[in-house]
Amino acid sequence: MSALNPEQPPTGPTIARTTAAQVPDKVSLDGLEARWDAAWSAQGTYAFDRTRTREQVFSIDTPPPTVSGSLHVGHVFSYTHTDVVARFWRMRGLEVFYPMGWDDNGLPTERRVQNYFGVRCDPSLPYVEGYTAPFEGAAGKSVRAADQQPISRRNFVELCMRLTAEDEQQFEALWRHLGLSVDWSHHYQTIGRDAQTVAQTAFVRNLARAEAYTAEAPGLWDVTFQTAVAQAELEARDYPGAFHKVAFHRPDGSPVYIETTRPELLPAVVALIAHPDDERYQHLFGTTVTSPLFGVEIPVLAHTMAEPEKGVGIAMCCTFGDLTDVQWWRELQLPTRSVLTRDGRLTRETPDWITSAAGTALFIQLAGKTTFSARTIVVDALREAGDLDGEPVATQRKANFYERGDKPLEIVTSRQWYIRNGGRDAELRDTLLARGGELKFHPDFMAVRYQNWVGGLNGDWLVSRQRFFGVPIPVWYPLDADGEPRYDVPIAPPESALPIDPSADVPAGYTPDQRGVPGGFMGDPDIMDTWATSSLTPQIAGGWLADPDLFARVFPMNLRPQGQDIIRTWLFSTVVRSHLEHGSLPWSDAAISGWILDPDHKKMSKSKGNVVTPMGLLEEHGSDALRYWAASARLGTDAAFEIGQMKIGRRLAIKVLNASKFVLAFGAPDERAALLDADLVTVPLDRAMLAGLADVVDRATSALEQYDHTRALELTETFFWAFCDDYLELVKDRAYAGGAVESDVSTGTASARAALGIALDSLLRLFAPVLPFATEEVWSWWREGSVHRAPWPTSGPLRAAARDADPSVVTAAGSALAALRKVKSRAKVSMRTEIAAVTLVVPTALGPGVEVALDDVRAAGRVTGTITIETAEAESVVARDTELVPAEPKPVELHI
RNA sequence: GGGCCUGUAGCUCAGUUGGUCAGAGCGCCGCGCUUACACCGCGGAGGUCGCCGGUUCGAGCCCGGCCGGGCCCACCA
Repeated sequence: MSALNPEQPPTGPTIARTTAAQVPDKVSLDGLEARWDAAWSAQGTYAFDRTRTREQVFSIDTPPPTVSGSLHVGHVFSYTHTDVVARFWRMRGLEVFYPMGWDDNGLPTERRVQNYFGVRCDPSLPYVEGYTAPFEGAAGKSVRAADQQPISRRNFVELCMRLTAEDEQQFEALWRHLGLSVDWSHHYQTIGRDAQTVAQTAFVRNLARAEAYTAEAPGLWDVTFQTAVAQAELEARDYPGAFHKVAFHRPDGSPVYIETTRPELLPAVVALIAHPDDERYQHLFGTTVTSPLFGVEIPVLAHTMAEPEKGVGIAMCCTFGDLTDVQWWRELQLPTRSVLTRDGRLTRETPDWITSAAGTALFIQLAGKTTFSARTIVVDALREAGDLDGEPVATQRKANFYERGDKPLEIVTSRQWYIRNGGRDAELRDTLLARGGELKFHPDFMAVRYQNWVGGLNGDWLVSRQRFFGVPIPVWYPLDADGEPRYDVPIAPPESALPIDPSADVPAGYTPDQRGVPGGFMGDPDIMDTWATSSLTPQIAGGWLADPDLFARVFPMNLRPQGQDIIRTWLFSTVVRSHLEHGSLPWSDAAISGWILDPDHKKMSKSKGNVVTPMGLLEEHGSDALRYWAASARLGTDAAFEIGQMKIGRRLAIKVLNASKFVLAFGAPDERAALLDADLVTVPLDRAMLAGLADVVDRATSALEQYDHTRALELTETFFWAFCDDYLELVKDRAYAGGAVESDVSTGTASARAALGIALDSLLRLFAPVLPFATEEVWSWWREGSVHRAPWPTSGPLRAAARDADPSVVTAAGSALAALRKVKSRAKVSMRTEIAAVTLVVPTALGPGVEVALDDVRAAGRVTGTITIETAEAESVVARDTELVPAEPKPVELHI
């Protein structure tokens, strides 16, 4: 195949002794991040080569982090996963398209700006040139909401832009420090002009194809932010409430009891509803009752959604207390009697369906009250009227909240824009389910979340928001002779005019003075939901409109990395947009990262206040160390925040530096004359080591191809530690023998040196995606260019040098060495202590390996006398009858 | 109520199609300054693989049930 497996150039571990490597006397991780970030930047190491064709490109739809504060270690975690993937495929020879974006539009930024500058947006105000905010920074936080200075939308947006620009600089600095191999010339903002153009163009096309539509309907509404909220942004939370048993009255005065947690909605009641099969209420169906206090006559109806087990089995249907009410209202064609307004208070005017004197008098008390105080008033009145049976019974119920809000959502009728997503159309839903089925999730079980969500949609995608800092809905409405907007014939701008702001720009055929006057026009006042823009990140990043040539080279993209919590939002909405616009998936693969849990196993999030900011960690432990920690966790699995794991990563990175220093002390192999150097590897132990490494290369490569970076790292790391602890020790003497003059050394010495160089070359490449700084540092000691643009290692050249050797020879020799070490450790003597004589009891299977590497075992174990070998059935080598040579007394250093 | 994930040494986790699978690292204990590394090295102790059944010659690994942890959806009378 294939796009992802281009032919590798015939390079590999290559070696020819030349000059000495430029190895520092003292190696260190300190300062590598700043040095290499600058070098990569200057050399364009990660610059995307846009001359490549789609088949030669690996494109990544980067998650744009929300710019409303600071990044935390969870970001470091998941973004490292992506970077490992990017680096792997880059080394595999694909040109990696890896842009970075900032999600800076939307509510989080609005709130941050309000708190930072002590202002709030009032779209009715005019723009002020050269505006200066009353506060800045911490001072703005102390300003009460009521005292925030009202400013125009344009001034507000300017402040948003200013603050996000500052945040984004800090974000970029952090990502650079972490070593993300992003091409920083390709970055975008979701509030940026390009993003607005893309978002509005896509919307206008959705509109033209009737995929977007406007409708007035009851919907979930956040009374704090005073905006409509989409299904995907809901969060069910526990909320205290109370059941109130309330009496309605039949014409003869007899009571019919219902239970409700929302007694303040009694003035909005439109029916009582019970299950059609519920025998208790058969005699009531078709009759009417009157509501207590307000005396409104309402029907008793049957509907299968009523559950006999709940409460007393008969419910009061209000417009609107919950989504079931909406369904009853729609299906039973009930009247609309809304009493809740958009600010969460009861309407100020007494509704016309309340006609009784007592009802009117009571409603005047309720007018303008919040639901909470209205409830108290209604309950007191019910109690007084004798229509409250018993006292309210406290209960803990689930209520829907906007995920960023802190008051339960109400249901308010409003006009909104929707994009069809299968929520009301079985055929489209099945199509989108099938689209999701084409997507390769990593790990694969995450696909279930997509299927569950799409299968459970109960409405189309609500995209309009009554907010300020976002992409405007790009339409106007004609005003009729009465000045009323004609929502059925929205005026869309031509694509060439985009982006537009309908509150400032004027539609074709109108003049500015016709705004807001009968026969004129009005702009849609709303903005698009954040997801309506970020669902287009592949198009924004890939240059869909601005750079079609680029777009053709990167789209559909290869990879969407993201968190599991936004499969229902970001992932799904992106699939929807791509399906509607391009008839394809936006990417072939989705890599889903888990969460970071704090040491108490709680999800780490800003709202919980348990976040750890990354820069301090990066500076203390080093970027490679944090990357190691992140790369140690599998995709889709939550991971603990563990300092210990970072320390291990740091140790590994330092080990890479030191082991490399050792290997390169024997001369700097260069990339020429590969065959010649491979031929130098003649000693069985050396060949066995390379054979083992070849296996590691194959398995690690396969793991990375399957998005299993954890296994690749583990395989490489395990090999590397054995390489350091056993192989290096075994060949150390042989490698040192004969001095530095290359031509004079024995074949054994030449073999060790060649094998060490070959192994180091492959090991550095294997580690490069996870430890970009340490590996690049070493690479710079002996090679031209960047390790991150070097080809990914292949096993072929290693096997050629290994000549079919058996990797277990290294294991056998290592086991023999361990046995000798154990003797010394037990005797509490230095590892340098010489052994005059020893018998090694060797497992049958390891016998040949020990025999063939005996000289190296002898040297590494400091055995000066005879080694007797016996075979036995066992798992590892055991040393016995050992004669240790007593150490000579240490010379005492005299300090004068 | 439906669904997904998960429960292996004190801690964090590997254990790929059931047959040396009882592992690694950290931590802990002991030892050692060995011309790559004391930001190090060497050695050691530690677990009836959540529980109960079943399939099998054989099960952390497969099946059923139970218990515990996490998450998503539904449930707002």
